[in-house]
Amino acid sequence: MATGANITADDVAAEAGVSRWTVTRAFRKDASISAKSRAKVMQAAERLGYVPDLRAASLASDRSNLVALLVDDFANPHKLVMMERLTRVMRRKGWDTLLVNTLDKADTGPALLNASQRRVDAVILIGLQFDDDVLAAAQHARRFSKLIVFARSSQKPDTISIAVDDVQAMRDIAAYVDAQGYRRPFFVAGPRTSSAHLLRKETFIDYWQQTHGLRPDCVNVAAYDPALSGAVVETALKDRARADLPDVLVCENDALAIGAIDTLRHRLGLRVPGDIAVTGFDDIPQADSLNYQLTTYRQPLDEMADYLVEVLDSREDRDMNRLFRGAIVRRDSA
Amino acid sequence: MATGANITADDVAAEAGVSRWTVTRAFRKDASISAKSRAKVMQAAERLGYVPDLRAASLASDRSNLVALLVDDFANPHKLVMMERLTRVMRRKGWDTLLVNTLDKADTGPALLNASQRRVDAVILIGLQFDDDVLAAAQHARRFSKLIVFARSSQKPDTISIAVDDVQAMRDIAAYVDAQGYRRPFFVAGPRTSSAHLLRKETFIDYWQQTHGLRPDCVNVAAYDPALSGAVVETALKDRARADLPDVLVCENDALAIGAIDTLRHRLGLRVPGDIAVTGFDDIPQADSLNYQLTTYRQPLDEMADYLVEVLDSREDRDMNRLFRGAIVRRDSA
DNA sequence: AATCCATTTGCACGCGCGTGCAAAATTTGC
DNA sequence: GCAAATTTTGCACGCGCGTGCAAATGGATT
Repeated sequence: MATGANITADDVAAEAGVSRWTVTRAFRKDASISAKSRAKVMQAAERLGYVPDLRAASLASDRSNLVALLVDDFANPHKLVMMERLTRVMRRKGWDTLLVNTLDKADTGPALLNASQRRVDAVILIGLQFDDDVLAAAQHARRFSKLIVFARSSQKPDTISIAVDDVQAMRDIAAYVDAQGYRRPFFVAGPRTSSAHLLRKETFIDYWQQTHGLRPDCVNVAAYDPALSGAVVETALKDRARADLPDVLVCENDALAIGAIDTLRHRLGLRVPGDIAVTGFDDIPQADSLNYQLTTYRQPLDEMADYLVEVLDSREDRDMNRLFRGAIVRRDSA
Repeated sequence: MATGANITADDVAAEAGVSRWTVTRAFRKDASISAKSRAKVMQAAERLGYVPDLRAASLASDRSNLVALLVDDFANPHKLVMMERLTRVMRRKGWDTLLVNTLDKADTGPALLNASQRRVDAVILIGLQFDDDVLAAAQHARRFSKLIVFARSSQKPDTISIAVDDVQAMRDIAAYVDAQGYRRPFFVAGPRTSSAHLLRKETFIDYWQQTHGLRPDCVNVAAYDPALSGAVVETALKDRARADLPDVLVCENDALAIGAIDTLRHRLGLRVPGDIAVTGFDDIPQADSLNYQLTTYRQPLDEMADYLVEVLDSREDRDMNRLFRGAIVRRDSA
């Protein structure tokens, strides 16, 4: 099954007639080694089925090239997209990914501990439950030098945030909604625990208040889960008279928007966008489906992932926060 | 930032006034150690911020408690569900997950190599591109003892398959469709490369041929991607006269089914289930949404994940293949 | 042919922890 | 209170590779 026992660099060295260090060099991209030595080594390695042991390498060099990805919010389809992009870019650049499912809110600490034990070089957070106090508590046993919050802005010190500019983005959306002539917006927000949602919600509300002098209705959903979102929206709207209904639901993200659309159509008997328009955020694959054609906002995920790798490679320690600018994706839903 | 420099077990031992080996024992569940020694050690560790180094432990013990999860098929929402279940169960049992995005078909070998370098204890395949020849070629540099194909049956030797019984499942579906009175089924299959789809498709076709003496129409989609599925279904059905249309689309999985439903409704102007019924497979979250209410088949994922952990823990080497039985989830779409 | 410079190769030591067994400490039985 | 049974503790060696520098090799120049 496994090729022989444990073939080490020493074995390959003997087979190739060179020293072990030459073997090591042959396996590094940027090492100074003659072409023919490398060829000899590679052939010997191939013959023996040698595979370098990254555990030992990491132990000796104190760099693991491993990154922990902490995820909690598996109900949001956007997570799948993010995971794909991140792992793709990172793997191309030589970074491996340790996927840690943060089971529940109290599990953030243990999850970070888990990552520490593997001596990852960095931890990337793409969930939502990471309130600042939980993080602070978890800093304790921290054995990695970089804590990166991806696709979510964070003001926490010792933390690098790579995200879209929520304020800018939400202003764009608000302006678009405004320009389309909608006048009775209704904001569907995510869990209160997450700090990003505050930014989006407040930005929208502020905009509307300044522009039209009134505060839009608002509702909170306990998770970025379409089903939950639908339930909350139904409760909020079902008893309203037709004239009291909003003319557009501005949703904090696509997961919420999709749940809302389903409820509007199938529970409340309304047409989208005929009776009520809907906007989202993220541009998940479903947003482009025939059924939803959701007007939403696309984050420049590729750029953000590229920058993430830059951060990983960098030796710097501060001021690496960065905000990106995305763009509205205009479809039929609003 | 990181707590001090590298605190090792030696440091903790000194602090606690015991030997390093007592420290080691304190951190293992099943070690023979007195309660008060453990308490002393734990307090010292806490004071110093000590976190055991799993790289070193793994190197010394030749067990990594790390499992590589190879995924390629990120367009299928079901993958998110599987990843959540697997990582949840595995983490609870002390197994960490290395997520490897198999970038494309030719990348299977390099991806396996990647896992080998981390000396994972096992590799779990939950993608679809793993044809037997690619796998065979990749066996070469194999440094892990277990290759597990999850949620897909495989006859390959040296491979452990944990999956639902496709034949049984598809017979159940066929019988259901039959019993509901549908008479002009149309099968929507996934990529030809995957071996599981053959089983489902052939089982359905065989059933229909034996029961009704005729071979249902059939179409292949190049990936488990709703958008692609929709396109293929549209091409296949758009020129048919109303009377020639099938009365039920039996889809190899939910991703295909959802794409099909969208196309039926929004391109072909048909009602689902009014004009054409649809069945899926997997019971992804969307299947339960108001919009789809998809009749589908649920795999017992939790049971399967539990068994997976059993396999990981086991020292056995053969005959660990296992088929599970799921159940039809009956909703409105058929 | 002698010299110099650039390139290539070799190596001692340490990274942090597990394994298996023997010695020491503690408990039990009477 | 003593011997035997049991639990608890200590340790030498090795897991496989990187680091940084010194020695050696090869090629180019005069």
